[in-house]
Amino acid sequence: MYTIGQVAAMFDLPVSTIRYYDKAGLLPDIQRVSGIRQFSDNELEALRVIECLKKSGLEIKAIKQFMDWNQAGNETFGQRKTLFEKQMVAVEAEIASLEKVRAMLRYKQWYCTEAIKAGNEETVVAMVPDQMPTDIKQAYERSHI
Amino acid sequence: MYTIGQVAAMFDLPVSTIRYYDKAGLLPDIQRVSGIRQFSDNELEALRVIECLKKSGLEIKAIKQFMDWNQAGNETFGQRKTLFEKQMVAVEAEIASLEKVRAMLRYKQWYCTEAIKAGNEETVVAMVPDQMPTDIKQAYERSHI
DNA sequence: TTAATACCTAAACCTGACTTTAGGTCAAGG
DNA sequence: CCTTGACCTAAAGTCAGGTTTAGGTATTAA
Repeated sequence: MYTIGQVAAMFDLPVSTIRYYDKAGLLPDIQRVSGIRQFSDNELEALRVIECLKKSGLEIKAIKQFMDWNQAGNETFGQRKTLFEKQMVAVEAEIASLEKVRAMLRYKQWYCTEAIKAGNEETVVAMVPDQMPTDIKQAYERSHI
Repeated sequence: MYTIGQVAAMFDLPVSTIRYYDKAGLLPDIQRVSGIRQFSDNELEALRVIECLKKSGLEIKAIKQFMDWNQAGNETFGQRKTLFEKQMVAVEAEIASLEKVRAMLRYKQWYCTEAIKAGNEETVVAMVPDQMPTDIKQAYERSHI
């Protein structure tokens, strides 16, 4: 059993954020002893799932919905599974999108490096896209389609 | 040359968002003909960079700063390059983080599937972590460290 | 000629996710 | 005893990033 302060340190979250999650219904099973929250393994796993679902793009109220399904028991495993599948698709799309962003940054980095070398931009502009190194050309194409 | 409506369609952005970006100073070179914005290749590339920097985690005012560097000319290629490098690091961290999220979702998906098969949760809980398939065990470990 | 459509501005409004504030309880140490 | 620190609540405040509204101009199609 942990206090809110200990959990805040573990997850590197402000105490106020954890209270906010609790108030939003994201920690439905949490016990209290004379008003003070007692965090068990159950709550630690809940916080892990909250962070995961949040990063996958879900908003707080959708996470609350998920917690309601958790509370409801065996009947809702289908819905929970569907949610995880949906968020999996979202996360893979997000990763793909960030890989495109990475390609653009790679191209832009090269561009700046060349402009610094040349002392001007025109020389570099003249190299785009046919006189670019192969890897940069690929990055350029990935980010400009 | 394109109108704001055409550009909005190209980038799948609301017209109001593009006006908001312009007002924030993110399209410093944009020309107007009797008050109406004229989007050239220059602005299309600016919008591509805006989307890229936004997705990399930069806020609007930092993008505005970047556009100021663009305006300033050759002196600022160093700063721009440094920014691209910083955002590259941020994007790679974000991808790594999303890969962890993906692992958690994978584990949770398996968990729900098994719970549906078994008709109860206890059977599945008893399998964690030693009786899980290898790939799920790996996903579990990636998401629980 | 008038009606629809696309453009424009300034300013108010909205939303989500926190964060801060103000006021209070309780246990331990000096 | 009293002060420090960790906990608590309700409610107000904040911030980014838009979006909506209200009011106006200009061109085109019927």
